[in-house]
Amino acid sequence: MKADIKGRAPRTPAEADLLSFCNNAALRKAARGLGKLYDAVLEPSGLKATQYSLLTQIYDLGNPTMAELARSLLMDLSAMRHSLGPLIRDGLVRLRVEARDRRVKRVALTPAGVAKFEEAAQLWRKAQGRFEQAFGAARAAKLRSELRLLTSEGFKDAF
Amino acid sequence: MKADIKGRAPRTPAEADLLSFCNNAALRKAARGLGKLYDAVLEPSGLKATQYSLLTQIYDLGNPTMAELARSLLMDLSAMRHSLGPLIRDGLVRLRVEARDRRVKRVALTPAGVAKFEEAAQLWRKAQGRFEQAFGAARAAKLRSELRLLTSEGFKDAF
DNA sequence: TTGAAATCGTGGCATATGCCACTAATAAGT
DNA sequence: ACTTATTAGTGGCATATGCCACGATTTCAA
Repeated sequence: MKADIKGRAPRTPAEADLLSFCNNAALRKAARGLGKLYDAVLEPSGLKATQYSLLTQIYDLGNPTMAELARSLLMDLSAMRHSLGPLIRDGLVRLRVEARDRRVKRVALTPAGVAKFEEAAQLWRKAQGRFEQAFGAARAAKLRSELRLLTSEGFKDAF
Repeated sequence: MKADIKGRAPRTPAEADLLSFCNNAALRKAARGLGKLYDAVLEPSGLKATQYSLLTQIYDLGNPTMAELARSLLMDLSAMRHSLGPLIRDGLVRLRVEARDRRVKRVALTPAGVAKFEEAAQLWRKAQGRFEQAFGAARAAKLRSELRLLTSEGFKDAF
């Protein structure tokens, strides 16, 4: 465990765990971990949690343009497009050029997409429930609130 | 803005923003957003925040095996190996087979890797400082503490 | 009206991350 | 010692995400 053959001296307790102080690393690590848990619960639907999030946001926004969808997810337009790929390929999502401005494409769920979304939503509720159970509902709400602040324009500007 | 041409009816306030209730989606979104901020600050070093995290953890653990490193980051062994690729290619990290157990490979920073780590650490401190400034130091510590809980074995079991 | 500027989406390339199948090597059990 | 786990890493494939250059369109301005 403490190997360190030919390596640096072992960390002293005081300087131990440098990375645990990094807000960014902590966030990513938590996201990786929680992602796996949600993914496992959603698995029967064949959707990854990220894909479920995409479907949810499309459903929620109604009929967003690609740019609107990307902005709402704080995601790069190109990245979002790439992620949409598998969903389009599998017939869950469809793109339509807007007639009045042919630069624009609107994203919509297909009927199959709506069905898959509703199927996955059941599983999502289960995962979400387990989270609230394990972490505490109020505590979870507080956490989401803090995270929401991190993604706000105001925070970005203050940073 | 409210387009919704041929789309679903607009969300009522009550059901608005479905996704903001998803703990997992909130976490990923925040991670994306914060990642971009840290990345921007680290940019002069040529390292992404994720790569800086990897170097930090290698430095911190001293001379970990690949499996130890992956476990400590709650990361898939294979994923970590892939991420190590660019760092190895750029001569910052090196792998060595362990003589006593030739299945094992130990990960170590090269001298160039140590130098790059120290260079990036300066920038990281700047980013971290900005975060603490914008978010509040105590609040940040609390957030990290909550995130740490999420990544604990106990939470995974309770989930 | 016509050419510059801004907007939207696409494609290519690169890293981040995960899963699975497979090989190598060591540890356990009989 | 042999057979059977178990453990460590590798490689391939797939999705997640981002950046940049580019092409299509629309808007603005001279």
